[in-house]
Amino acid sequence: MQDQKLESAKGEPREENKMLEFFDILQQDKAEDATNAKGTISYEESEESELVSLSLGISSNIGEGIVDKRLELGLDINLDPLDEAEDANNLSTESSFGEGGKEEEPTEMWPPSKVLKTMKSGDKSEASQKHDQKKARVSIRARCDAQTMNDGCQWRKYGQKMAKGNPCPRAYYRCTVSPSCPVRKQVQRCAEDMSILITTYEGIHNHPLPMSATAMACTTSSASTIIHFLSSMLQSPSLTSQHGLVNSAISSIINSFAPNNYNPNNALNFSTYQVPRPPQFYIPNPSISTFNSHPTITLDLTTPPSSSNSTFTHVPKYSPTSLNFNSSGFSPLQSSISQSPWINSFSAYFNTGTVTQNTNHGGNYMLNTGNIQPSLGHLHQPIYMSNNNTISQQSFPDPIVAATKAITSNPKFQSALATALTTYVGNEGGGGGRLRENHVTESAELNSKLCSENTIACASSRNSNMFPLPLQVSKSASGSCSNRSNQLLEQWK
DNA sequence: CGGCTTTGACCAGCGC
DNA sequence: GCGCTGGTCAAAGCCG
Repeated sequence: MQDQKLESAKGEPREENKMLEFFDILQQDKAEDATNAKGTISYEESEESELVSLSLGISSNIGEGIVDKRLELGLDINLDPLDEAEDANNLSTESSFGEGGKEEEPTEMWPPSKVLKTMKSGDKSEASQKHDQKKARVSIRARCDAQTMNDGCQWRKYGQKMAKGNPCPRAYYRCTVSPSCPVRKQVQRCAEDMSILITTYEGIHNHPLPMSATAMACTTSSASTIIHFLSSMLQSPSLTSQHGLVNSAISSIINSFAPNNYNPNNALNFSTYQVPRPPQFYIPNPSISTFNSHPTITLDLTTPPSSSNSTFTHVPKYSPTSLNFNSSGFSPLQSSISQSPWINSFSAYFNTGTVTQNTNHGGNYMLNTGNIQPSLGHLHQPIYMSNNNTISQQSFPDPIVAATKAITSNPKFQSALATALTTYVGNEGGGGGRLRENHVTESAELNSKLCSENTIACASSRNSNMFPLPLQVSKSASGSCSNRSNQLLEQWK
């Protein structure tokens, strides 16, 4: 205690303690949830290659085309690290894994401008600062002729605006499954390709979802979790000011999300960006302010019709630093979105050898897993790194090397990062991930069964509930873990 | 009649 | 301070 007081006076050590405490609890949570652990994070510190592989996937059995149909990711992952406590409280009102959340159920999860105005009229309280922070978003690009994608939820349109640079209006929807549900979505057609529907989700459902809604929800949750965790890490003063190497590592990892490379063989397009600033995730000197805008992941479900069923079979097995985030089991999507063959085995792969940097969306980053889109043909020519890790057009960027060294030279960070990522990504639907010391990058092990037997389809807004299914509790066994982690993340700030 | 969409107005944030 | 833009509100109308 006394030490803590002394350290708190110093500031940064206190932050470091918080971080350590955070990871300690993560470890505890992970152990508690280990029985049903699906997420795997592994790293191997090879003497020769210093390889570090962080596998964010969830183990799965996709051999012989058999896909486990179990839902792996729930919806209790809070997208916004700054709204976690609030969301956790909301979840606690309808789920069993809340821990000491507030008892009163908020009547308005998405404070209207009036409320915000009221909040801001006073002191710049912590609460208002939280609301100043933007929630993480997940944007999904899919070819769809209908007004909107049927993601299983019920939506009510509450507005429509003409967006700059796009002749198509942007429609605003809110989830009506629960009156207090904070989830919003924006639907807009791509200006370059009108057949592409861009659906942006924001917020966390605070109610059980129809089974038909879990596919999209799982996708968005898992994707945004990446942003969530990394942004949280980067906002830690201890990381930004004290641990240069670790900081460099995180930045580099994030940069690896911000692709300079393009792998046309893999099929998912993860883009992490904040609008409208360019390279948000390239942060030579990470700072909190960098994350004030909406951090967004884009899932690009569009692929050229000529592409074959892109699965996770072409994942590079080894790379100096890799973050492997993948999932599978979206077979129903294939029938719903026939032009997205990759969905048959939904996967994403974050890897310094497979990422690309697109400059089309105002500097946002994309991890393209699909083939290069015709609509994106005018974009910055991606740099492709082959699967055998041969760098074809550019040498390894220094930040990646720095990241590798930082990670490999700092076991604590390895463990912490691995654990945290496991907790955030792999714990849903069965508990925390497990840390393995063996070299795990085989696709069969890496592929995660994320969601299946779920439907995402195009539908008119008038018939959004195209496939009405009985409500099923979107249960997450790791809720307590997430909540505790989120609470600690809160304390970081 | 209830639920939904439409649409103009309003507000806040941001850049200049 | 001003204008632009994104996001939301709320009244009016539509639809089953």
